[in-house]
Amino acid sequence: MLELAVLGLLNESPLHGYELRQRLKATLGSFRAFSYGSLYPSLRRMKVAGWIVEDEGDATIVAGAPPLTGRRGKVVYKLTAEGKERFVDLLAEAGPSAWEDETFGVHFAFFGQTDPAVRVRILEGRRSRLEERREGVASSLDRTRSRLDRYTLQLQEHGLESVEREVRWLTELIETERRSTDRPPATS
Amino acid sequence: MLELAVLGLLNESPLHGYELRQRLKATLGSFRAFSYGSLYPSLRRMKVAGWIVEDEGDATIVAGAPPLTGRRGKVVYKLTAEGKERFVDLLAEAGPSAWEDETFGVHFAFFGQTDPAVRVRILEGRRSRLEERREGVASSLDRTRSRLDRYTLQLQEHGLESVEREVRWLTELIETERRSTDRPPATS
DNA sequence: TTCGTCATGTAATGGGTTACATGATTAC
DNA sequence: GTAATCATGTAACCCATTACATGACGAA
Repeated sequence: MLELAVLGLLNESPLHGYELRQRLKATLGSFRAFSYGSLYPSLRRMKVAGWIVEDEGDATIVAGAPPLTGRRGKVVYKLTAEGKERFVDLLAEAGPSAWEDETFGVHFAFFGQTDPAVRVRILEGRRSRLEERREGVASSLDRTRSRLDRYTLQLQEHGLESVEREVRWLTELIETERRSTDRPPATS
Repeated sequence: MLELAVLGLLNESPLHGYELRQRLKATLGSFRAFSYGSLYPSLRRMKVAGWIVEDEGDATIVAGAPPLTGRRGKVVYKLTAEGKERFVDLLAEAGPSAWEDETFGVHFAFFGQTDPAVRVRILEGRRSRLEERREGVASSLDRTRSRLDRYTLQLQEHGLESVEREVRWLTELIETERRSTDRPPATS
């Protein structure tokens, strides 16, 4: 999750932790926020795994002059070849893990770098996931409507409408995807 | 979270674990689902804390006849006086914890048993929480719109609309609450 | 010189999930 | 008698959060 998001952002440009977190907020918007307490350990793990390295060239030390103390400045990370490979792999897997509530937003955010066929599969997976949920809520609502108090009812109905709204959104996106796949994008 | 939900349901009627989980699904709808792996341990903890007890009277054993083996049947729980007290306390606290994403739905589901003044505070808390988020997303969107690709933009806008929609919903609910508080409910 | 914000990191904790293991009850 | 579903529970793990600790750097 965090891992995919970090790989995705670093794939666009090298960044340091603090910056990464802000980009994360800006990219994922209202969907998810990560704290430093998860970001930094994650970066360490990814570094150990060999997917990212500290980026020299953004000269942390101009000539070794300022900090004789063990260096404490920005640590800019960039993707390694393995990291890019890993990112591509993660983007390519269009399994259920890509359309769950917590993950879908992150996958979607990197659709620009995702294969068109995979995009459609994920959108459809997400949609049928939500349709299942809608059925569950709707039928449970039908069965129990009369016994529910005002507030529980409100909650159910608002939930149902939210799900339906997202289904409509997905349907539009899927149609758009199909149109641009059938006759390839008007790049001519 | 789970705790509040369990107390709330058991406050309505005694239930056993399995039943509890289904009620949880029916009550919280699309907002949250809990697995047995969290439910049963939670029940154990609540029992140890003295908030719930196993309910005899729903005679697990008719006359001690069927299971000489260490008993393995339904375990029906009911609230103790302490449990009710705990529930009332949890319902009364109208702090930030009541209007975060994960918790709000559960609090809302038990609004029928919540003090009207507390209801309004929680609705307002939730609303201003979302308004903050809306501002954050909207301004970040204004600043970065041009640099965002198609998909990131779609995601941001859909997120923004979702937030705005929930704000409108809350505003309606708050108005309804106010109307029925100003001139007390038409129970006459 | 001190305040805000940029910047990195750790430790303790939390609140769940998945997968597994087991057994009772019901319907066919 | 066997499959489905009701029913209870544990162990291992996961993925994050909060709170804390530290320090650099620029602006007032």
